Amino acid sequence: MLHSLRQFKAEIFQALAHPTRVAIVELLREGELTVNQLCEKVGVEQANASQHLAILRNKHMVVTRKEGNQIFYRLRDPLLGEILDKLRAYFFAYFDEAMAMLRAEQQEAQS
Amino acid sequence: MLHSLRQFKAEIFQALAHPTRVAIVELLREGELTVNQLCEKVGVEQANASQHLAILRNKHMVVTRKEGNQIFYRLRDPLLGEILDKLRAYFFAYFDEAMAMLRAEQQEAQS
DNA sequence: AAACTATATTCGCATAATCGAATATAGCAG
DNA sequence: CTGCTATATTCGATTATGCGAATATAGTTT
Repeated sequence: MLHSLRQFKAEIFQALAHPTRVAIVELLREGELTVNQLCEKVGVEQANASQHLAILRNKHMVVTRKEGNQIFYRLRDPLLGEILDKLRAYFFAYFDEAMAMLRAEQQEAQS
Repeated sequence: MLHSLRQFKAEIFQALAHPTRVAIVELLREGELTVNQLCEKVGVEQANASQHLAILRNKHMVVTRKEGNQIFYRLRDPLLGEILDKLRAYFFAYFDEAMAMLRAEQQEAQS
């Protein structure tokens, strides 16, 4: 049970462990969107968005509704969005350090 | 800014995206622990624990205190633990489905 | 200094994640 | 049925992650 819970948490975190998927979840907090709308707003190729959506879908973090030939995505539970708020607060609580961290990683990514 | 924030969130999630690291964070909510204590409680090799701790340390999610020849780890901010509570609630809100998800993944991992 | 304990780092390998390109499916319009 | 649009899946190459084993560092004890 304990292990299942930890495994579950880790998998949800893994699903959120990409800026594109964070963006998708953020956008879906406002209401449902089609794949195309998500592509535009996030600024990513259709195929790529679809792959990221598949990851969120497989974890049941988003649910879909089909209307005509398009598919609307929405967040399964607002709780998932609230987690982002927590991290937002955390980010600003340690703002300078957090920014420094991101810059440092960019540095070493280039070198 | 928006992108930095998303990048930051994704990196924190990535750092939490492993059951061992989830376990470490859970344990540190209760107070500081040495590496050895963490190894025992989590049930993992010393070198492995050290690698996971390095990941949390690099993201400044844990901080350390040296005393003699041992090092105590503690959580940087209780907010990180609260995120786990959110996911705990989420897990139980969809318990049957969540368990089914874990089982399904175990299946396909073996086959 | 030598031996011992606690912790960290490096290395090599196996597995998984990401992306763009190409292809597939499904609904709709003519 | 044909073509068109929306979405999903597969493929192949590249990069990242996780592990155990070995090695390194730092503090402690003798």
